[in-house]
Amino acid sequence: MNDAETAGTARDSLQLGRLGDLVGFRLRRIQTHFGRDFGTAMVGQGLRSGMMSTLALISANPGISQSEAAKAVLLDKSAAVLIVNELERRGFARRVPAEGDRRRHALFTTPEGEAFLTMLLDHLSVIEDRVLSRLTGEELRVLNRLLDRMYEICLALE
Amino acid sequence: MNDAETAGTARDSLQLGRLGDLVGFRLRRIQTHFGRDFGTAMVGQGLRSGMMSTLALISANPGISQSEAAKAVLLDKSAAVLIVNELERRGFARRVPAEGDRRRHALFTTPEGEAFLTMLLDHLSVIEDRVLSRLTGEELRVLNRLLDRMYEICLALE
DNA sequence: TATTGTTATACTCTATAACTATA
DNA sequence: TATAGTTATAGAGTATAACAATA
Repeated sequence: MNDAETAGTARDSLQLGRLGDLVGFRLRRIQTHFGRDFGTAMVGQGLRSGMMSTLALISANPGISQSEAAKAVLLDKSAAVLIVNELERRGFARRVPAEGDRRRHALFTTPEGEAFLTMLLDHLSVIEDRVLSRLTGEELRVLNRLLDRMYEICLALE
Repeated sequence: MNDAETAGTARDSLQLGRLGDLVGFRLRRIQTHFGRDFGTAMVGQGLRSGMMSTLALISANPGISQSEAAKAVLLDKSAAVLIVNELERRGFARRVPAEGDRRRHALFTTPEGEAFLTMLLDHLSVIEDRVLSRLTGEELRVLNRLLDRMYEICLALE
Protein backbone atom coordinates (compact mmCIF):
# COMPACT_ATOMS: atom_id res chain seq x y z
CA MET A 1 0.00 0.00 0.00
CA ASN A 2 1.12 3.49 -0.72
CA ASP A 3 0.57 6.44 1.56
CA ALA A 4 0.33 9.60 -0.52
CA GLU A 5 0.33 11.70 2.65
CA THR A 6 3.93 10.89 3.48
CA ALA A 7 5.83 13.18 1.15
CA GLY A 8 8.92 11.72 -0.45
CA THR A 9 8.73 8.26 1.03
CA ALA A 10 9.87 5.53 -1.33
CA ARG A 11 6.85 3.72 -2.72
CA ASP A 12 6.53 0.10 -3.73
CA SER A 13 4.29 0.56 -6.75
CA LEU A 14 3.57 3.40 -9.14
CA GLN A 15 0.25 4.45 -10.52
CA LEU A 16 0.02 5.41 -14.19
CA GLY A 17 -3.21 7.33 -13.72
CA ARG A 18 -4.66 8.77 -16.89
CA LEU A 19 -1.37 8.04 -18.67
CA GLY A 20 -2.47 4.42 -18.68
CA ASP A 21 -5.43 5.30 -20.88
CA LEU A 22 -3.14 6.26 -23.76
CA VAL A 23 -2.21 3.61 -26.26
CA GLY A 24 0.63 5.87 -27.44
CA PHE A 25 2.25 5.66 -24.02
CA ARG A 26 2.04 1.87 -24.06
CA LEU A 27 3.57 1.76 -27.52
CA ARG A 28 6.37 4.10 -26.54
CA ARG A 29 7.56 2.31 -23.46
CA ILE A 30 7.75 -1.04 -25.21
CA GLN A 31 9.53 0.49 -28.13
CA THR A 32 11.98 2.23 -25.83
CA HIS A 33 12.87 -1.14 -24.35
CA PHE A 34 13.35 -2.74 -27.77
CA GLY A 35 15.38 0.22 -28.93
CA ARG A 36 17.68 0.16 -25.92
CA ASP A 37 18.34 -3.52 -26.25
CA PHE A 38 19.14 -3.03 -29.90
CA GLY A 39 21.33 -0.02 -29.18
CA THR A 40 23.39 -1.76 -26.55
CA ALA A 41 23.64 -4.87 -28.71
CA MET A 42 24.90 -2.84 -31.67
CA VAL A 43 27.53 -0.84 -29.79
CA GLY A 44 30.68 -0.81 -31.90
CA GLN A 45 28.84 -1.59 -35.13
CA GLY A 46 28.68 2.14 -35.90
CA LEU A 47 25.02 1.81 -36.63
CA ARG A 48 23.00 4.91 -37.25
CA SER A 49 19.33 4.81 -36.40
CA GLY A 50 17.30 4.64 -39.57
CA MET A 51 20.18 2.97 -41.37
CA MET A 52 18.83 -0.50 -40.91
CA SER A 53 15.29 0.32 -41.98
CA THR A 54 16.57 2.23 -45.01
CA LEU A 55 18.84 -0.64 -46.00
CA ALA A 56 16.00 -3.13 -45.56
CA LEU A 57 13.73 -0.95 -47.67
CA ILE A 58 16.29 -0.71 -50.48
CA SER A 59 16.74 -4.47 -50.31
CA ALA A 60 13.01 -5.08 -50.63
CA ASN A 61 12.56 -2.40 -53.32
CA PRO A 62 15.60 -2.37 -55.61
CA GLY A 63 15.93 0.88 -57.56
CA ILE A 64 13.90 2.91 -55.09
CA SER A 65 14.72 6.64 -54.97
CA GLN A 66 15.94 8.48 -51.89
CA SER A 67 12.75 10.47 -51.55
CA GLU A 68 10.61 7.37 -51.74
CA ALA A 69 12.76 5.62 -49.17
CA ALA A 70 12.67 8.64 -46.88
CA LYS A 71 8.91 8.82 -47.06
CA ALA A 72 8.53 5.13 -46.30
CA VAL A 73 10.68 5.27 -43.16
CA LEU A 74 9.08 8.56 -42.08
CA LEU A 75 12.21 10.70 -42.47
CA ASP A 76 12.93 13.96 -44.21
CA LYS A 77 14.73 13.63 -47.53
CA SER A 78 17.71 15.54 -46.12
CA ALA A 79 18.10 12.90 -43.42
CA ALA A 80 17.99 10.22 -46.09
CA VAL A 81 20.98 11.79 -47.80
CA LEU A 82 23.14 11.31 -44.72
CA ILE A 83 21.98 7.74 -44.23
CA VAL A 84 22.59 6.77 -47.86
CA ASN A 85 26.00 8.48 -47.68
CA GLU A 86 26.86 6.24 -44.78
CA LEU A 87 25.47 3.14 -46.49
CA GLU A 88 27.54 3.92 -49.59
CA ARG A 89 30.68 4.73 -47.59
CA ARG A 90 30.49 1.36 -45.89
CA GLY A 91 29.83 -0.44 -49.15
CA PHE A 92 26.31 -1.57 -48.26
CA ALA A 93 24.40 0.30 -50.98
CA ARG A 94 25.00 2.06 -54.30
CA ARG A 95 23.53 5.13 -55.98
CA VAL A 96 22.91 4.54 -59.69
CA PRO A 97 21.73 7.26 -62.10
CA ALA A 98 18.05 6.60 -62.71
CA GLU A 99 16.91 5.88 -66.26
CA GLY A 100 14.59 8.50 -67.67
CA ASP A 101 14.95 11.04 -64.83
CA ARG A 102 18.36 12.55 -64.31
CA ARG A 103 17.42 14.05 -60.96
CA ARG A 104 16.97 10.66 -59.38
CA HIS A 105 19.33 8.15 -57.92
CA ALA A 106 18.20 4.57 -58.00
CA LEU A 107 19.33 2.75 -54.86
CA PHE A 108 20.56 -0.82 -54.71
CA THR A 109 22.10 -2.98 -52.02
CA THR A 110 25.43 -4.73 -52.45
CA PRO A 111 26.12 -8.33 -51.41
CA GLU A 112 27.93 -6.90 -48.39
CA GLY A 113 24.85 -4.84 -47.61
CA GLU A 114 22.63 -7.89 -47.83
CA ALA A 115 24.91 -9.81 -45.50
CA PHE A 116 24.99 -6.92 -43.03
CA LEU A 117 21.22 -6.59 -43.21
CA THR A 118 20.74 -10.28 -42.54
CA MET A 119 23.01 -10.03 -39.52
CA LEU A 120 21.11 -7.00 -38.22
CA LEU A 121 17.68 -8.53 -38.71
CA ASP A 122 18.76 -11.78 -37.10
CA HIS A 123 20.05 -9.82 -34.14
CA LEU A 124 16.82 -7.86 -33.85
CA SER A 125 14.73 -11.01 -34.10
CA VAL A 126 16.59 -12.55 -31.20
CA ILE A 127 15.99 -9.43 -29.11
CA GLU A 128 12.31 -9.30 -29.97
CA ASP A 129 11.87 -13.02 -29.46
CA ARG A 130 12.99 -12.73 -25.86
CA VAL A 131 9.67 -10.93 -25.38
CA LEU A 132 7.51 -12.32 -28.16
CA SER A 133 8.22 -15.95 -27.39
CA ARG A 134 6.17 -15.47 -24.23
CA LEU A 135 3.12 -14.82 -26.37
CA THR A 136 1.22 -17.59 -28.12
CA GLY A 137 1.32 -17.75 -31.90
CA GLU A 138 -2.29 -16.67 -32.01
CA GLU A 139 -1.63 -13.68 -29.74
CA LEU A 140 1.25 -12.62 -31.96
CA ARG A 141 -0.90 -12.84 -35.08
CA VAL A 142 -3.62 -10.79 -33.42
CA LEU A 143 -1.08 -8.20 -32.31
CA ASN A 144 0.45 -7.82 -35.76
CA ARG A 145 -2.96 -7.64 -37.39
CA LEU A 146 -4.09 -4.91 -35.02
CA LEU A 147 -0.87 -2.91 -35.45
CA ASP A 148 -1.14 -3.15 -39.24
CA ARG A 149 -4.76 -2.03 -39.13
CA MET A 150 -3.79 0.94 -37.00
CA TYR A 151 -1.04 1.98 -39.37
CA GLU A 152 -3.32 1.72 -42.39
CA ILE A 153 -5.81 3.92 -40.59
CA CYS A 154 -3.04 6.44 -39.83
CA LEU A 155 -2.15 6.57 -43.52
CA ALA A 156 -5.77 6.90 -44.60
CA LEU A 157 -6.22 9.89 -42.28
CA GLU A 158 -3.34 11.90 -43.73
CA MET B 1 2.52 -4.26 -60.37
CA ASN B 2 6.02 -3.11 -59.74
CA ASP B 3 8.89 -3.66 -62.14
CA ALA B 4 12.10 -3.88 -60.19
CA GLU B 5 14.10 -4.03 -63.42
CA THR B 6 13.38 -0.42 -64.33
CA ALA B 7 15.82 1.47 -62.17
CA GLY B 8 14.50 4.64 -60.55
CA THR B 9 10.99 4.51 -61.91
CA ALA B 10 8.35 5.71 -59.49
CA ARG B 11 6.56 2.73 -58.01
CA ASP B 12 2.98 2.45 -56.88
CA SER B 13 3.51 0.26 -53.83
CA LEU B 14 6.40 -0.44 -51.53
CA GLN B 15 7.45 -3.78 -50.14
CA LEU B 16 8.54 -3.96 -46.51
CA GLY B 17 10.40 -7.23 -46.99
CA ARG B 18 11.92 -8.64 -43.82
CA LEU B 19 11.29 -5.33 -42.08
CA GLY B 20 7.65 -6.36 -41.93
CA ASP B 21 8.56 -9.30 -39.70
CA LEU B 22 9.64 -6.98 -36.88
CA VAL B 23 7.08 -5.96 -34.31
CA GLY B 24 9.40 -3.13 -33.26
CA PHE B 25 9.11 -1.58 -36.71
CA ARG B 26 5.32 -1.75 -36.56
CA LEU B 27 5.34 -0.15 -33.13
CA ARG B 28 7.66 2.62 -34.25
CA ARG B 29 5.79 3.73 -37.32
CA ILE B 30 2.48 4.00 -35.50
CA GLN B 31 4.10 5.83 -32.64
CA THR B 32 5.80 8.20 -35.06
CA HIS B 33 2.41 9.08 -36.48
CA PHE B 34 0.90 9.65 -33.06
CA GLY B 35 3.90 11.70 -32.02
CA ARG B 36 3.81 13.92 -35.09
CA ASP B 37 0.13 14.62 -34.73
CA PHE B 38 0.71 15.53 -31.13
CA GLY B 39 3.74 17.66 -31.98
CA THR B 40 1.96 19.67 -34.64
CA ALA B 41 -1.11 20.04 -32.43
CA MET B 42 1.01 21.35 -29.57
CA VAL B 43 3.01 23.91 -31.56
CA GLY B 44 3.22 27.10 -29.56
CA GLN B 45 2.53 25.36 -26.25
CA GLY B 46 6.26 25.11 -25.59
CA LEU B 47 5.88 21.50 -24.69
CA ARG B 48 8.97 19.44 -24.08
CA SER B 49 8.81 15.75 -24.80
CA GLY B 50 8.63 13.82 -21.56
CA MET B 51 7.05 16.78 -19.82
CA MET B 52 3.53 15.47 -20.17
CA SER B 53 4.31 11.95 -19.01
CA THR B 54 6.29 13.30 -16.06
CA LEU B 55 3.49 15.65 -15.08
CA ALA B 56 0.95 12.84 -15.39
CA LEU B 57 3.11 10.60 -13.24
CA ILE B 58 3.44 13.25 -10.53
CA SER B 59 -0.31 13.75 -10.66
CA ALA B 60 -0.96 10.04 -10.20
CA ASN B 61 1.75 9.64 -7.54
CA PRO B 62 1.86 12.76 -5.36
CA GLY B 63 5.12 13.10 -3.47
CA ILE B 64 7.09 10.96 -5.89
CA SER B 65 10.82 11.71 -6.09
CA GLN B 66 12.64 12.80 -9.23
CA SER B 67 14.58 9.59 -9.51
CA GLU B 68 11.47 7.49 -9.20
CA ALA B 69 9.70 9.57 -11.82
CA ALA B 70 12.69 9.37 -14.15
CA LYS B 71 12.82 5.61 -13.85
CA ALA B 72 9.12 5.25 -14.57
CA VAL B 73 9.24 7.31 -17.74
CA LEU B 74 12.50 5.64 -18.83
CA LEU B 75 14.68 8.73 -18.57
CA ASP B 76 17.98 9.46 -16.89
CA LYS B 77 17.72 11.38 -13.63
CA SER B 78 19.63 14.28 -15.19
CA ALA B 79 16.95 14.61 -17.85
CA ALA B 80 14.31 14.62 -15.14
CA VAL B 81 15.96 17.65 -13.55
CA LEU B 82 15.45 19.71 -16.70
CA ILE B 83 11.87 18.60 -17.08
CA VAL B 84 10.97 19.34 -13.46
CA ASN B 85 12.74 22.72 -13.78
CA GLU B 86 10.45 23.51 -16.68
CA LEU B 87 7.37 22.23 -14.87
CA GLU B 88 8.22 24.38 -11.87
CA ARG B 89 9.05 27.44 -13.95
CA ARG B 90 5.64 27.26 -15.60
CA GLY B 91 3.88 26.73 -12.29
CA PHE B 92 2.71 23.21 -13.06
CA ALA B 93 4.57 21.36 -10.33
CA ARG B 94 6.40 22.04 -7.04
CA ARG B 95 9.47 20.57 -5.37
CA VAL B 96 8.92 20.08 -1.63
CA PRO B 97 11.67 18.94 0.78
CA ALA B 98 10.96 15.30 1.55
CA GLU B 99 10.29 14.31 5.14
CA GLY B 100 12.92 12.05 6.61
CA ASP B 101 15.43 12.26 3.73
CA ARG B 102 16.94 15.65 3.03
CA ARG B 103 18.38 14.53 -0.29
CA ARG B 104 14.96 14.04 -1.82
CA HIS B 105 12.46 16.38 -3.31
CA ALA B 106 8.87 15.32 -3.17
CA LEU B 107 7.01 16.37 -6.30
CA PHE B 108 3.45 17.66 -6.44
CA THR B 109 1.27 19.14 -9.13
CA THR B 110 -0.40 22.52 -8.79
CA PRO B 111 -4.01 23.24 -9.79
CA GLU B 112 -2.60 24.93 -12.89
CA GLY B 113 -0.61 21.77 -13.61
CA GLU B 114 -3.68 19.62 -13.26
CA ALA B 115 -5.61 21.86 -15.63
CA PHE B 116 -2.78 21.82 -18.13
CA LEU B 117 -2.49 18.05 -17.84
CA THR B 118 -6.20 17.60 -18.43
CA MET B 119 -5.98 19.77 -21.52
CA LEU B 120 -3.01 17.77 -22.82
CA LEU B 121 -4.58 14.39 -22.17
CA ASP B 122 -7.84 15.46 -23.75
CA HIS B 123 -5.94 16.60 -26.79
CA LEU B 124 -4.03 13.33 -27.01
CA SER B 125 -7.21 11.31 -26.60
CA VAL B 126 -8.78 13.09 -29.54
CA ILE B 127 -5.73 12.36 -31.69
CA GLU B 128 -5.63 8.71 -30.68
CA ASP B 129 -9.36 8.31 -31.07
CA ARG B 130 -9.16 9.30 -34.71
CA VAL B 131 -7.40 5.96 -35.13
CA LEU B 132 -8.71 3.88 -32.23
CA SER B 133 -12.37 4.61 -32.92
CA ARG B 134 -11.99 2.45 -36.03
CA LEU B 135 -11.30 -0.53 -33.80
CA THR B 136 -14.03 -2.35 -31.92
CA GLY B 137 -14.09 -2.13 -28.13
CA GLU B 138 -13.03 -5.76 -27.94
CA GLU B 139 -10.10 -5.18 -30.30
CA LEU B 140 -8.96 -2.23 -28.21
CA ARG B 141 -9.11 -4.30 -25.03
CA VAL B 142 -7.12 -7.08 -26.66
CA LEU B 143 -4.55 -4.58 -27.93
CA ASN B 144 -4.06 -2.96 -24.54
CA ARG B 145 -3.85 -6.32 -22.81
CA LEU B 146 -1.18 -7.55 -25.23
CA LEU B 147 0.83 -4.34 -24.94
CA ASP B 148 0.70 -4.50 -21.15
CA ARG B 149 1.79 -8.13 -21.19
CA MET B 150 4.70 -7.24 -23.44
CA TYR B 151 5.83 -4.42 -21.18
CA GLU B 152 5.65 -6.62 -18.10
CA ILE B 153 7.79 -9.19 -19.90
CA CYS B 154 10.28 -6.45 -20.78
CA LEU B 155 10.53 -5.46 -17.13
CA ALA B 156 10.88 -9.06 -15.98
CA LEU B 157 13.79 -9.59 -18.38
CA GLU B 158 15.86 -6.68 -17.08
C1' DT C 1 6.51 25.77 -61.14
C1' DA C 2 7.48 21.48 -58.88
C1' DT C 3 10.65 17.83 -57.59
C1' DT C 4 15.28 15.32 -56.45
C1' DG C 5 19.08 15.57 -54.20
C1' DT C 6 22.29 18.31 -51.45
C1' DT C 7 24.38 21.32 -47.87
C1' DA C 8 24.40 23.96 -43.82
C1' DT C 9 22.45 24.58 -39.71
C1' DA C 10 19.91 24.64 -35.47
C1' DC C 11 17.17 22.46 -32.24
C1' DT C 12 15.59 18.63 -29.36
C1' DC C 13 16.41 14.63 -26.82
C1' DT C 14 19.21 11.87 -24.15
C1' DA C 15 23.13 9.99 -21.78
C1' DT C 16 27.70 10.43 -19.39
C1' DA C 17 30.68 12.24 -16.10
C1' DA C 18 31.79 14.89 -12.27
C1' DC C 19 30.21 17.17 -8.40
C1' DT C 20 27.41 18.22 -3.61
C1' DA C 21 24.90 16.94 0.11
C1' DT C 22 23.10 13.70 2.34
C1' DA C 23 22.35 8.73 3.91
C1' DT D 1 29.96 3.48 0.11
C1' DA D 2 25.72 4.48 -2.02
C1' DT D 3 21.96 7.57 -3.37
C1' DA D 4 19.30 12.15 -4.83
C1' DG D 5 19.85 15.88 -7.15
C1' DT D 6 22.47 19.05 -10.07
C1' DT D 7 25.43 20.93 -13.78
C1' DA D 8 27.98 20.86 -17.93
C1' DT D 9 28.53 18.81 -21.98
C1' DA D 10 28.60 15.98 -26.05
C1' DG D 11 26.40 12.99 -29.22
C1' DA D 12 22.63 11.37 -32.00
C1' DG D 13 18.42 12.36 -34.54
C1' DT D 14 15.66 15.25 -36.94
C1' DA D 15 13.72 19.17 -39.32
C1' DT D 16 14.05 23.65 -41.87
C1' DA D 17 15.74 26.59 -45.32
C1' DA D 18 18.18 27.63 -49.28
C1' DC D 19 20.23 25.99 -53.37
C1' DA D 20 21.35 23.50 -58.11
C1' DA D 21 19.89 20.51 -61.53
C1' DT D 22 16.22 18.70 -63.81
C1' DA D 23 11.34 17.86 -64.92
